[in-house]
Amino acid sequence: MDHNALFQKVVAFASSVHEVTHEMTRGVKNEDVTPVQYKILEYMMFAQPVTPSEIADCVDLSLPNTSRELRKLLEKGLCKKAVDDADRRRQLFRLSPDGQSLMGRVFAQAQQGFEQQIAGLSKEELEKIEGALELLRAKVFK
Amino acid sequence: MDHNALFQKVVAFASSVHEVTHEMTRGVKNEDVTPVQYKILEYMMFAQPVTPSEIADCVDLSLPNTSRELRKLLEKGLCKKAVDDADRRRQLFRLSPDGQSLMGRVFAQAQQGFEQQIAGLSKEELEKIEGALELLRAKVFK
DNA sequence: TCTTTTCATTATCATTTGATAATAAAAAGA
DNA sequence: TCTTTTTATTATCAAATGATAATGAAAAGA
Repeated sequence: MDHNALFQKVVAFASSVHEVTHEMTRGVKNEDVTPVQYKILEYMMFAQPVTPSEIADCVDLSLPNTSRELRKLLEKGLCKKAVDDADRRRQLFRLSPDGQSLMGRVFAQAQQGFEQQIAGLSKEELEKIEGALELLRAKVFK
Repeated sequence: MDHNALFQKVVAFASSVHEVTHEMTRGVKNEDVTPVQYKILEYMMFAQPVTPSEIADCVDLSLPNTSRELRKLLEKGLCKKAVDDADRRRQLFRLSPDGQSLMGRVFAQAQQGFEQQIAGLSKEELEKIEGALELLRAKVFK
C-alpha cells in the first residue's frame, strides 16, 4: 500500500463522512436557521459562554458578519447575551433555552440515524470502532 | 462504552474531519472558483462524463442552478460539453485540460499536507490506518 | 401522428454570505 | 491625563446561492 493509494482512500473516506453528516443534520432545514447560524449554535453548544471574537475565529467568519448573525440569533431568541464584568468590552453569548432545545432536537435526530447504523453490532465491534476513531483522529485528522 | 458516549466521539471525529479537509482544500481559494463550482469539479473528477441531472442529484443542487454553474465553468474553460448521441437531450460534461490541471494542483497540495501527517509512520501503522478507514466506512459512515 | 414526459436552459427574484469602512466604548499603556 | 489598542457594532455593497416560472427540444408512449 503506497502513500498515493492511501491518500485516495482518505479522500474517499472524507467524502463519505461529509455525505453522512450532511444527511444527519438534514433536520436543520426544518428549523428557521441558516447554515452559518447553525455552525455558530453548534460551536456555542461545546464552548459556553463565547465572545464574538472567539466565534469569528473558530467559525471562520469576519467579526462584523459574526455580529450580524448573532443579532439575528438573538432576534430569534436562540441565544442570550451578557457583558463580561471583568472586561466590559467583551460580550458573552450562550444558548437560550430555545436554542438548547433546538440543538437537542437536531442531535437527537442525528443520534437516531447513528443508532440505526450500529444496530446489531456486537460489543467487540463497537470497541473496534472506537479504536478506529481514535487512531484516525490521532494519526490522520490532526 | 455506551452508545451515547460513542455517538459523542463520532460527532467530534466528524468535526475533525471537516476541519482538516477544509484546511486541505484551502488552496481552492486562490483559484477563481466558488465552493459550489468546486464541488461540481470534484464530482466530475470521479465520474466522467456526467449529465446536468446527475450533477444536480449528487451535488444537491436544483437543475436550473446546476445549469447556471455549468455555464460559468464552461466560460472559465474548466469543463467541456458534448451532446449524447444515444439521447440527444442529454449533455455530457467532462473536465477540460485546464480543469484537470486545476484539480490536480488542489489535490497535490492536499496530498502534501497528508504526507506531512503520516511522515515517519511505519508500514504496520499505515496498514492499521487503512483498516480503520475501511471499518468506519463500512460500519458507521454508510 | 399526436400527446406526454424527460432533460436542459434561460430568466428572475429573494436570501445568504463575504468584504470593507466608519463608529463607539472600554481597556491598556505612555 | 492623553493616546493607542482592543472589542464590538452598524451600515453598505458585492457576490454567491436557492427557488421558481417559462421555454424548447428530443424521446417515449398512446
